[in-house]
Amino acid sequence: MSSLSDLIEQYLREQLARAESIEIQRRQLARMFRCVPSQINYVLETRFNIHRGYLVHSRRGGGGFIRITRINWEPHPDLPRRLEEIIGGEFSQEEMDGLLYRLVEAEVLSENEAILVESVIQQELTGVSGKEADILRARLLRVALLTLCHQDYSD
Amino acid sequence: MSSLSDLIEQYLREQLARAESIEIQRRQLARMFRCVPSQINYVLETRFNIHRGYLVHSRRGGGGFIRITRINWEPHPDLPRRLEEIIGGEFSQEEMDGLLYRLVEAEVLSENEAILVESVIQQELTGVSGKEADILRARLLRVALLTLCHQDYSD
DNA sequence: TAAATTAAGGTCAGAAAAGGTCAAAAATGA
DNA sequence: TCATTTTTGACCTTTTCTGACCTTAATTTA
Repeated sequence: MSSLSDLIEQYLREQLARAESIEIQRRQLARMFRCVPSQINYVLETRFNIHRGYLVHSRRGGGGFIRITRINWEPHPDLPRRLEEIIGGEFSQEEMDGLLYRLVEAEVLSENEAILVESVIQQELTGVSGKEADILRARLLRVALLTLCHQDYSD
Repeated sequence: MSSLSDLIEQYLREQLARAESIEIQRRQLARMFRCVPSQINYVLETRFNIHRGYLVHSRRGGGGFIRITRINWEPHPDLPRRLEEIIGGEFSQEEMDGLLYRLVEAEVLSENEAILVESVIQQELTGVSGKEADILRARLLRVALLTLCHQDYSD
């Protein structure tokens, strides 16, 4: 139990409990835990990804940093993970209709939002068909739903 | 955060918050921040370019100056259509950063929304590069922004 | 007035300072 | 055992910063 990754995760969570967003320096954090810098990336990838409700943003070069932002997914905490599981790499028109219907039923989306997502994606898919369309649809739907489901309570 | 470039950017933005256009002297600004003059050019190129909504005009020789002008985002009645025009068929990472920056400036998006959009799209683009990435980025960004922008009109 | 001088700003390549990627090795646990 | 997770390190990319050298415009001087 409690590998180094767990300890780093715990440390970052403590920081994030006090602020919605924190900024770290990869090198410095790595020194602090006496590990190689890429270990920090591993922790970020496995513990602070979008499924778990975190956004990671970074900048290289002098004055570089890594910013971790906690997202408020309050109403449906595991929605992002489930969406990715459900949508996967390809998604047909019928599957999308079914999913949007269910999301409206579950009151995750309003009917207007579902209609909007449908029409915007439809528009974007004009001229594309077959497997290519299914791949593109999966990507577009993921982006649309993740964007919509972000409850922005801040500011 | 806060590299020297960030500090210079911050200083100039404060000036530009009070006036639509400002004039600076490269040498004097460089002395003020204890850096080499070309550092000022770097800040102008990376932070005050056209994508971010600024125009830079300069004159050499005695009495030379650099003028930075903020281009105001006209509150266009039909933002969605406008976005489609701006984004077009391909959109680079740099262009996206600039557009998101401007949308936050114009208070069309909150900072969190911009971070979310960028992060989700970045996630979706892993493994894709070059022209293919620019095409896909344009599509994803359109869907994300149109989805967000229409949200206000529903219910 | 033409040339020389001075006073700006511009360009570009390279060094420095971050963070990123990926695959292999090591550890873990079912 | 053997599949999964963690850890490591070699190598890569991006961003910032610096300095040498270039161009342009105004001013001074012959």
